[in-house]
Amino acid sequence: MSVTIKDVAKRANVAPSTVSRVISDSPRISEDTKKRVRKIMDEMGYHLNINGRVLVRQSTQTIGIVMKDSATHSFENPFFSEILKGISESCHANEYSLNLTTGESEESIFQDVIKMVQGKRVDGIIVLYSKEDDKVVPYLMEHNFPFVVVGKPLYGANKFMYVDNDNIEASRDATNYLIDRGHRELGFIGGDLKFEVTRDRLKGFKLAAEQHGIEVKDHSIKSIDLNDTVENGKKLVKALLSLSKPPTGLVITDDYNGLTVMSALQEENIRIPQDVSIIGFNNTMIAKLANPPLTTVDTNPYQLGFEASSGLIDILHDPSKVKRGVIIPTTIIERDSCISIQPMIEPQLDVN
Amino acid sequence: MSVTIKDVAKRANVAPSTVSRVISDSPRISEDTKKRVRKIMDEMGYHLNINGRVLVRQSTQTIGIVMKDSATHSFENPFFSEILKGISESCHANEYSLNLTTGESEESIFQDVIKMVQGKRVDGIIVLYSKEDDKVVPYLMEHNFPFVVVGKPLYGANKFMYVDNDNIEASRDATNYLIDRGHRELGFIGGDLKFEVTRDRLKGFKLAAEQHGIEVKDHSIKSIDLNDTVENGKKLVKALLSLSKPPTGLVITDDYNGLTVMSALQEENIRIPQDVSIIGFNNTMIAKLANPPLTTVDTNPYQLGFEASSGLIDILHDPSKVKRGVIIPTTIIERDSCISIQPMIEPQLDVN
DNA sequence: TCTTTTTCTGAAATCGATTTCATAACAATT
DNA sequence: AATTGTTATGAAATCGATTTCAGAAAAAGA
Repeated sequence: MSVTIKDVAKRANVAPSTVSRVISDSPRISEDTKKRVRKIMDEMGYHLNINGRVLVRQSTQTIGIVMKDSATHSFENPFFSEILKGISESCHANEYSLNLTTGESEESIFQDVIKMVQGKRVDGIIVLYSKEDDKVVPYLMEHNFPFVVVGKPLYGANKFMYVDNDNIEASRDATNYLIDRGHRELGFIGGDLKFEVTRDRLKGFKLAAEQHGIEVKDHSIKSIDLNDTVENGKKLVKALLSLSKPPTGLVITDDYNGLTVMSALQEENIRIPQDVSIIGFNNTMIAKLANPPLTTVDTNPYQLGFEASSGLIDILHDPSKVKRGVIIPTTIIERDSCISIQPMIEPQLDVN
Repeated sequence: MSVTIKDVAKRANVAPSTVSRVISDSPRISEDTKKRVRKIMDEMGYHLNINGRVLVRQSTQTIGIVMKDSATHSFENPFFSEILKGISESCHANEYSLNLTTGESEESIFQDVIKMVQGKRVDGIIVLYSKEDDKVVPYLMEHNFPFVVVGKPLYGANKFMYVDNDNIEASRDATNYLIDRGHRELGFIGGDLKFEVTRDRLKGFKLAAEQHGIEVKDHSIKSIDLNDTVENGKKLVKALLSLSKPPTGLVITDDYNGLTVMSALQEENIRIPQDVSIIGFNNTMIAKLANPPLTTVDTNPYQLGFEASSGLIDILHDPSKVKRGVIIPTTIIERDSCISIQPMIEPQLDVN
């Protein structure tokens, strides 16, 4: 058995309460006593058992993380790793621990969340996605459990905190980046449309096209199924290439998908950027290391995570302080996957 | 306040102990009572508070994970994500939770470990590396705390469980792969030599070279500092190219470093595989998505994680069952970053 | 010197479960 | 009918801390 507060108390000839107060450095204990007790704690090799404290304080000082497909798929994408990095760093600074859901299916993740909440395993939760028909957020709201979403709230926008990019704008910028470089045949490749990010980025894409009078046909809007990216990437690329006017510019909502598509294109001997320009999202390390290096929208995933975590911790410390939404700015990082082209000259009637 | 076991007990007209027994489905409670109590638990919305249980059971059902540079750098590398995936899945199957260290420096990670152990926050620990001068493993041994190392033990090999590849063999295979394809000028690029993986892989590399009578000069053995990979990659590549006989085949101990080197080489207009063949390690998704796709040694990181976690959980369930070491097999995954070359013909005296 | 205030510490209750030990009620055995 | 054995449940202690409330001792004020 390890040394407890009582053992220390006995040896120091004080009450357990005194030892407890020494631990939390209460001003109500004299310096003399503190010194004496601390010395004995050292001698006896005393260490606080966190579980005792948790029980009475009703606070675990840990934050739960909910990933979309949890470990199974999320970890594949460096974007999530970056977010986790941000969260981890903020947690560390505030002396919080991290607890990950380990479920694989949507349902088992939901069960993990219930356990976290009802079992009082964590003080608050960060949800790393925003998705249609998702049960997690409604559940957390219903139970009035502190949480922060990384992504755009689908409803109850003013009822909880979220951290997000302005994805519509970001995607519009990305699309304009291609348009400005002469591209008129545009394609959009996104993830599952159930996720709000994908929708927003599609919106931005369409918006930009519209404003420039560019028609975007439905068949140049594709989505990649993350469960089987490589195969899907190939199929999708073939479909895109078989169009009468294949796109010369591709907006792809994630670097990881970007690489998948690049590799499928290259297999078809399509050169990047000479034949097709590509712009990705997130600016993860894979964008930097790709060949050619990928031009991408930096969404600052680290920052997203950091703000989410800090925001949640703020809320935990003072529940009245509810920050509604934090928008992290985005910037386009120019690398080598985009090229300027001569736009096809539209046949024009002589006006004069 | 939430519903406790006492509330349920009162309402059901039984003792708290009975409710507790119903929760753990003890055979000592009659089916009738069980049914009745369960119904009331449902009605009242009772949920087990894990913290109460933790305190008396002295077991948290959670596993702590120690990463080498913790979140800050480890997450950058998909290799760790893969391991985490394996761990996560095994934990889920066994109803364990995961707790990550959040420290950034070696020292603060060590502090995290102390907190985990002494604060009894976790039941066991998985250390994701094996490193010279590391304080974590000795600490865990000294305190007789259950743990598993992913990597090769530096000492006390028979005293704790570890999961590893046979890195010497794996690296020898990789090197032979190049040698078999005619490469005679070989280079080795590894991470920090303080890590046992790097050393082993270097050993294997040297072994293979030796056996084929290939001389390996010290200046074609390099290491990449993970803190600043891109810049270091460039420097290192320049140094390698300026050798009188620059290597035609490169063994690189990690896909991530492999990509870094590839991108530096390509910047110098060195073609892969035509000018330089590269073989990496780990077979993470970035190897698959690289351009050209990277030939690599599959170390089965998922498996490494899964076995580590399952092994630890075994030990937790039955401390006498100490599996010493688990070696996960490796295989070379052939892709497009290696090519056969005509070895330079050594000037030979006519023997006849 | 006596009262009041302040400073420091202790006793005991509490957090929410588990578990040991005891016992009532009933069945089985002789 | 008396004894033994089962079965089902309860009372109370316990895990390791925190915290409220109270009280002793010392300092300050009258």
